[in-house]
Amino acid sequence: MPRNTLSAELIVTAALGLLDRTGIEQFSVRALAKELGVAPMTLYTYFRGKDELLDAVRDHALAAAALTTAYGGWQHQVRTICRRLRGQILEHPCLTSLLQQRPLAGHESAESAESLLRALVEAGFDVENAARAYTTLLGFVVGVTTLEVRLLEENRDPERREKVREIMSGLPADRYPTLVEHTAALRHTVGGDTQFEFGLDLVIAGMEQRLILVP
Amino acid sequence: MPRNTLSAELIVTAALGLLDRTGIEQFSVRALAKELGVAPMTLYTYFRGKDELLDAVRDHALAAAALTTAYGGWQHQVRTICRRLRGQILEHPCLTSLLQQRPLAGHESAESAESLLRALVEAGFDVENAARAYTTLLGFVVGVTTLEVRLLEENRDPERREKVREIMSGLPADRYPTLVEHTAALRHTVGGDTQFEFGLDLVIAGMEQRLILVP
DNA sequence: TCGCCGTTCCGTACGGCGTACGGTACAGTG
DNA sequence: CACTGTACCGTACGCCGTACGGAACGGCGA
Repeated sequence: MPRNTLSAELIVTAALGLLDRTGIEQFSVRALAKELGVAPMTLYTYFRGKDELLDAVRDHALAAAALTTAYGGWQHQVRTICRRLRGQILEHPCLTSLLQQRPLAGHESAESAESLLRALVEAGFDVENAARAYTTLLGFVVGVTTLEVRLLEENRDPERREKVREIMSGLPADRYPTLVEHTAALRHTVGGDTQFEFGLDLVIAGMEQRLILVP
Repeated sequence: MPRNTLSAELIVTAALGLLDRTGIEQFSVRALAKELGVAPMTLYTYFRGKDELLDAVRDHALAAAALTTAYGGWQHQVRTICRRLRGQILEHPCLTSLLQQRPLAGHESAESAESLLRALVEAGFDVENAARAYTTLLGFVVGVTTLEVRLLEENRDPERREKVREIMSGLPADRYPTLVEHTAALRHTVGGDTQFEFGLDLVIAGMEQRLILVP
């Protein structure tokens, strides 16, 4: 058997691909090893355990969202960074699961965090409010994009799709008139760039106003 | 052995408690059965499988966030509903995991969704934009509250806490000046009512402005 | 060249998981 | 009292993560 054909980076890349294809529920060290044509325990030469491997995958996938620089006024910078983060999550849907159980911290996300915070300070937020605005943006981006990814998955699987349609159409119109009326809109407008930009506009407009009111 | 001491509701309640205590990773049908003093397979009399059980838990936990009515102007209504959703997630942290992999749909969340949508329509949004505003709010609330829950967990576990502190203090100050300066603020202000209200203010202020601009 | 050693890879094994299947024993009906 | 449906359970199978000890290879000093 050949030697030294493996590396931590190669394993992480393969894991990222497998995770994106199968979802985190189905992902297993054994499956990854099989994909790499290697015995399961071999992977433990490079990682202490599954958790450490998943952390590495998250870092790897997130690193690609780092910027060289964001240009323009602070609003434009904030938009750019948020769009990049969302783009990376859409490209690697497994990031929704990885981010949600592994608090992002450390080098991999430092580049984005630095840029985003700098833009907010430049906008005029003091230390405390910049941190709050940062958290708000991060929560918004991850939250909305997660909804988006779930909806995409749902629409891909015909069985799940039918099940949801069934539940929706089973709602009593007299009890939930607004909801029933908006069902189609909710299923069609959620997801997509327009939805995301709508929300981003709201948050940034809110920031602008707050900066005027509380200078 | 006694009979008929079990019920779907009892199982769901116990599962919710166990999930909150141990987290979704550690949760297992076998552990739940042990807690209920029953053989694992017994639970399959009430649920088709683990997935169906978890769906029921999500529905149960979410149902408690439903309102009778939200009063006041649309802003106040929106605030009330969002606060309730956040409150319920904080009370049952496992909801972060459950919501993220199981798209919420159906009766359990219909009450909240109806109220929230009605408030948005009342505010003046047309069908399409009400749906977008709804998604924005939902994503924001779930996203930010998830960050909050993770931070709380992290602060509870001394080992994890130390690890994060280590990573943070290891960041080169010349490369990430803004981030390093804000480290303390990020760890202290994230989470808590003030953080949440800050973000909610931003989003709602953004909505108000948009309604003025696009009537 | 040979012997040694660190690294890489693997076979086996253990305990735990979800759950299919085939029971068993009770409650309620006739 | 027999009969039937339901609630419960014991066993077993195929997965999982991974601890452990060993094998094979590359490189290095002698």
